[in-house]
Amino acid sequence: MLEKRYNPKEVEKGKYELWKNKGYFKAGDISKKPFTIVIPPPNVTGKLHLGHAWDTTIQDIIIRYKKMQGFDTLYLPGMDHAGIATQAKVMEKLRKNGVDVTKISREDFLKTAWEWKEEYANNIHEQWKQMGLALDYSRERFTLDEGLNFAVRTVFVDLYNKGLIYRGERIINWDPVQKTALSNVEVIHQDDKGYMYYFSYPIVDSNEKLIVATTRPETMFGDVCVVVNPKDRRYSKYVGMKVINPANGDVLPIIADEYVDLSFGTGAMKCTPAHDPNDFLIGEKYHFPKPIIFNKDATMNEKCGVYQGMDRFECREALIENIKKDGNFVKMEEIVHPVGHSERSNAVVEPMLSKQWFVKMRPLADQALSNQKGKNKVNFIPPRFAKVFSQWMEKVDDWCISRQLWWGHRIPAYYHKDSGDCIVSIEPPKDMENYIQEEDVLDTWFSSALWPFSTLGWPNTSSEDFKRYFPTDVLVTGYDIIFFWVSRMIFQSLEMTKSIPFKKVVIHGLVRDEKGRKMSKTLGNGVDPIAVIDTYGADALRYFLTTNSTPGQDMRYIEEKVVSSANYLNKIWNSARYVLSVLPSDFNEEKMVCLSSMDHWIVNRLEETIRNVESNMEKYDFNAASTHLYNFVYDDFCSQYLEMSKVALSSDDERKKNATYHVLYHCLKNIILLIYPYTPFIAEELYLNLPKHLDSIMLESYPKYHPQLIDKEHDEEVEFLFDLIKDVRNYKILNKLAPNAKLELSLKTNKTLFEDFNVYLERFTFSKLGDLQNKQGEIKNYPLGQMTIYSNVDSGELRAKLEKDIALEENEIMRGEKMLGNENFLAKAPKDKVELEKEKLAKHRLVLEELKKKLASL
RNA sequence: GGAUGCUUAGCUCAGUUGGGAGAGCAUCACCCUUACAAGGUGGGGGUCGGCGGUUCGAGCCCGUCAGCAUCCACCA
Repeated sequence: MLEKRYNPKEVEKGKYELWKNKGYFKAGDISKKPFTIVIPPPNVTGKLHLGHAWDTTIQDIIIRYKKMQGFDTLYLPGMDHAGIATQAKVMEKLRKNGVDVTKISREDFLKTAWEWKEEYANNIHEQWKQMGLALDYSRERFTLDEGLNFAVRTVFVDLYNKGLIYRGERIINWDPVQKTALSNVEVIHQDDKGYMYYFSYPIVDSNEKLIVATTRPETMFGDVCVVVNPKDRRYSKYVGMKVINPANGDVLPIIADEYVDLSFGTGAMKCTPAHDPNDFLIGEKYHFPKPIIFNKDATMNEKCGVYQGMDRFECREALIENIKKDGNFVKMEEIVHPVGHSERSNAVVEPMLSKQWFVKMRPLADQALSNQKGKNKVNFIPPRFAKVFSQWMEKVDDWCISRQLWWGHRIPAYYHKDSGDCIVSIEPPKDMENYIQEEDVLDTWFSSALWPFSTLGWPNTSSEDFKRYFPTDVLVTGYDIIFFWVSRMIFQSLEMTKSIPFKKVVIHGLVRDEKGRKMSKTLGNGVDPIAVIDTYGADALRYFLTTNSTPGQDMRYIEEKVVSSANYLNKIWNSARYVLSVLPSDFNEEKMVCLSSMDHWIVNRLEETIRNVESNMEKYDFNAASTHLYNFVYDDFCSQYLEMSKVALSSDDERKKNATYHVLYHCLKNIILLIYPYTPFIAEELYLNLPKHLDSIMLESYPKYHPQLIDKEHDEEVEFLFDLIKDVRNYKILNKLAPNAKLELSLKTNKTLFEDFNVYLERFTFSKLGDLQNKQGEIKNYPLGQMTIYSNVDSGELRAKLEKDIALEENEIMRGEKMLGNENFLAKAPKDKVELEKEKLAKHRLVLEELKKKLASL
């Protein structure tokens, strides 16, 4: 017997272990068609947040749904080593433990990092368990494990040999806190307040000056020239002359290049080739040297004279003061301009010339773009995200993949100790004693990019898993990592496996707080999914997360909605409790026979619901799918059929009762099965309480639409009955009568109503049917007939009510007449529509007549 | 400077080929009716951001304007 109230803690207890131990999460039934989702591997840096909960719940719903549809589903788990983020956290931990991290060896650091990984992996496993994810743990992977490392080396060497990976000196984004290079997507541009400084540069052999503007005066130590536009009449006379750099007295040539924008700043631009990407190009073009002026921590280096050792921003201030003293300061203006920050450390990123490893993107991007135009493209859901992807691919720069870190895949390049020659190979050279391996590791996303195939055994293309489960079917992820991850998986997969990595990408948004703000540590507005589960249960959280937004749209976390999700589950719980309590102890599920009109009606509604749920599940529109089920559960099943069933069950007719048992059971079972992918715990609990069941709901099939079960012959009469009941209830409330007040009714209809129609009507209106021809009453009209409610309400109120109804009817008639009086409408609208409007108009006219008669008789 | 999304009830949001706008929460009235008071029954509340267009008919399609949000972008 079920408890009176749904208790998620009790319901969820032990179920996950059971599923897992029984092997229900394991893929490998080769008699079925495979269906694969790989989890986006979470970072081993901390706890999972609501965004993960949302993401994985969508995946789990799809997996559980597909499994019930008879697929051999593989939901592959794994985690990401998250290079920079994890290294920072491990370093911090070491520092807290009193370790001098500047002296620690690579090996010692890595040992601590692996311990960290174990600890956090455990946390994540616990969270996956609480969320109820149907993950096949026998196939779990880690981006830094042996097999994935082999895949990474294989890809690296292959791309290198094809000329798609190269080592070169270019301007990269330098994070002076983490002391590593970053890729472009790891730099966040935000609008910061700053200043535009104007300095005068004295012209050599002249009394004139050139005024140059800059936002970063400290880079003046790296300047090699001043550039003006050749079309700029203000400055053309100076081209070829020289100026004095007010920062250090260097003599710099004035050159002309089209790049300079006449209208920006003063039209004269200082050029720092080692610390600005555009200046770098000019430096290359005119063969200037490219002096680097920063140390790795963004302090000033030996090229900066007295400023050596100063932090870049201190140097800026000091330098400005000195320029002021020298009389070369012109002015400064406050401006707001985009400044690059490191995604991880938030430090202001310094563009810096550096020797790094790069992936040559153009050929790979073009391949991905042309693939999107073909038949085997990756389908984005919603489709607009395909555009986001292709626009990025169209203008992507080369990808800087080397990182000056320890935690990651070490680049498989080896330098000869004497000659310096570089060998790139999967395995180290045989005479390794003569070589030194590249110190740098790869960008974390380099290994993540291989995830859909490296986890399935690639590069061993004859691996059973790779052959069977690749390409994967669906990838679910947030729009915020399309560039980081989705796009890179696509081009790497196309290049390495000659196939797309997944057929579909289901994109969702971000979870925000109730005010619509992004959840962040600094705001302290993050919500811990485990805390939510603790209070409301995993099912309520899962249901909330997947039924409160449209695909691709952001969502707000609103606790009341989690509460109402839990209330909905309680509703289902209680409806189950009712059904199970009325079923006879020897109930045995058989074919539904001898159905009453009422029984047919609910079965019809259920079939429609199944059809709608199915079609929306196929579109990954979980909000729409669940809304259909919700309406069925509340309005059709609980509010109507379940109440009505009490009539049949209280009769003496065994045939009627038996039909009702079967229909109740049929509906309940289908509700449980339909909602199961969303809320597996409660569904399993209720399922196991059914009189007849398999060992687990996970072994069941998902309900299918069976049009042959539909019989709508008496649906209209059933709806008629509901209308009558509703109107009597409404009448009582309007007339301040108690809900159970006894009234007398009469009913006129020219249709033979289904058996027990009057019994239902009397019972649910607490009223008595009779012939009230000689009494005064309120008349109500319906398509199938007319009801009169005997009334002793005073005539004033009745008159007001009638007048209101008349106004409403007149309004309807006006609308109809206007529409039908429009010749264009008659000519162009579909015939059905015109007929419908004609019928409606006739009906309203009839009703109006009745109402007027009634009013006159008062 | 490009691109995208959003603007619908007091709040948070749905609205699937264009044919009289819905949910949750809130609110009002009545009810502890034997599945559920974290409930039930019934009600109130919306010129669907503004303007213009297409159409017999527009929340939905087109144009335009405004506001909000996000992403991309090297303007010193």
